Amino acid sequence: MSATTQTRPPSAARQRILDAAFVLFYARGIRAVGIDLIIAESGVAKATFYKHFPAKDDLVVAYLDKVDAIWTSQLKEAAEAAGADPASQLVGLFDALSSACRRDGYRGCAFINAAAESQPGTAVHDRTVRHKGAVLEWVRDLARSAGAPDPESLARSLTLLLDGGLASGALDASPEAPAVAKASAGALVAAALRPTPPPT
Amino acid sequence: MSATTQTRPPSAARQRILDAAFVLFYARGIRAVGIDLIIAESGVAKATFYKHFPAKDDLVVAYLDKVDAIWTSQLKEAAEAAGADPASQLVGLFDALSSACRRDGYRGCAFINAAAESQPGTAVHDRTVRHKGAVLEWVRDLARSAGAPDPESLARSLTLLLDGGLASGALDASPEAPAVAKASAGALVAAALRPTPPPT
DNA sequence: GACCCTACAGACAGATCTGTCTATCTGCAA
DNA sequence: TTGCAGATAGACAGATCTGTCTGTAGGGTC
Repeated sequence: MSATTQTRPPSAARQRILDAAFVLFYARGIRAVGIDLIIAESGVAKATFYKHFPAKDDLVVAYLDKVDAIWTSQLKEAAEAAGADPASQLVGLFDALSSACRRDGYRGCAFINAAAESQPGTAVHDRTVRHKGAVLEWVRDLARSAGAPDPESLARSLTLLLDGGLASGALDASPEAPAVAKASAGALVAAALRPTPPPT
Repeated sequence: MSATTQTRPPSAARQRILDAAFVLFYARGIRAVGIDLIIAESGVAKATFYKHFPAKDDLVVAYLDKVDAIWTSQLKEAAEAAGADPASQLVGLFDALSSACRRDGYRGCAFINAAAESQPGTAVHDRTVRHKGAVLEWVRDLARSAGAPDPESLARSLTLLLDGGLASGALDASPEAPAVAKASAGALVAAALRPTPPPT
């Protein structure tokens, strides 16, 4: 953690392993992809693999780290593209969902999928929980900036919509789902920011 | 399909297999549970197992059939408990989500989880798609009965919320998520049924 | 009793998966 | 030159998983 600790150049081999895992784990599922396949696909020796990732789960966590970085940045980009108004950003972030669902080979949320294949208490499962918590926190901050009286609830309902879109986008693949999610988000944001909550 | 076709008594052995699979598949995931474990847990001979389920996937589909029957009836019960008004039923069905998330050992939606472990085009994956389609259709009919101008969109946004609650309930396990989902559903139903759609 | 259906018990084959280990090659720096 | 770090290649052990097969036992019915 200091300057004496060599800042290792990320090692081409390690990068190739991670790239192969990124594609294979997402496309086929974690348990369905064996170490041998990753090794073959990345053109790396087995010893090299286990040098960088002492166990398969270490690679899975690294894979989730990578997905987290990419997905988080896409969310933030989509939000910022909606302008400076936090309320608009809360709705605009759903454009990231549309893009994701449109992508070829879309197979749902990598974190929800990983959680489905792991047990609570494991490092992999913990990583998925941490990711969802971070997204929720980010949305909550946006909701607070937008002046929502109850940022927590608004953030939670929006992430619920987002997760629903991510999860079901893999199942029915109907292109209108993300648009409906965005429209619903707009309605929820408007309702939450409306000065007087409607009775009944 | 006729009276001549014997209506087989469901066979105690088959039932035990299915019961064991129901518990094990949901709790640990499909790929993580081997045939040997199911056999041991259900106290059945291997030959008996393969007589009833020629391949593991056949058991997985039967497992999903069972989950479908249970979950569908819970949804309908919750909806009917909200009274005769379709609009109330659209919101009331979210009580099934609360009950599900509260259940011990809750691990998310069995269908989303199964989809995460299967490939598009397989019988297992098709079964999950069929389930989600059936739920969507049921909600759409309710929305139509409630007089929604666009039943399809309302149904989709509600199932998005539902799926989000099911998926993320397994991750953060925060007890307020189902309540937020229900409240959001109420807001969306109210907005959809409001005679004059708000400008802006 | 003879027959048959269902189930039990468990060995077995063949594949696959994780992780270890040995041996070799290459490039760089002292 | 010598030494070392990182990589390659691939055999190997040990576990596990799916599916097949043989053999046996009980419980009905003709």
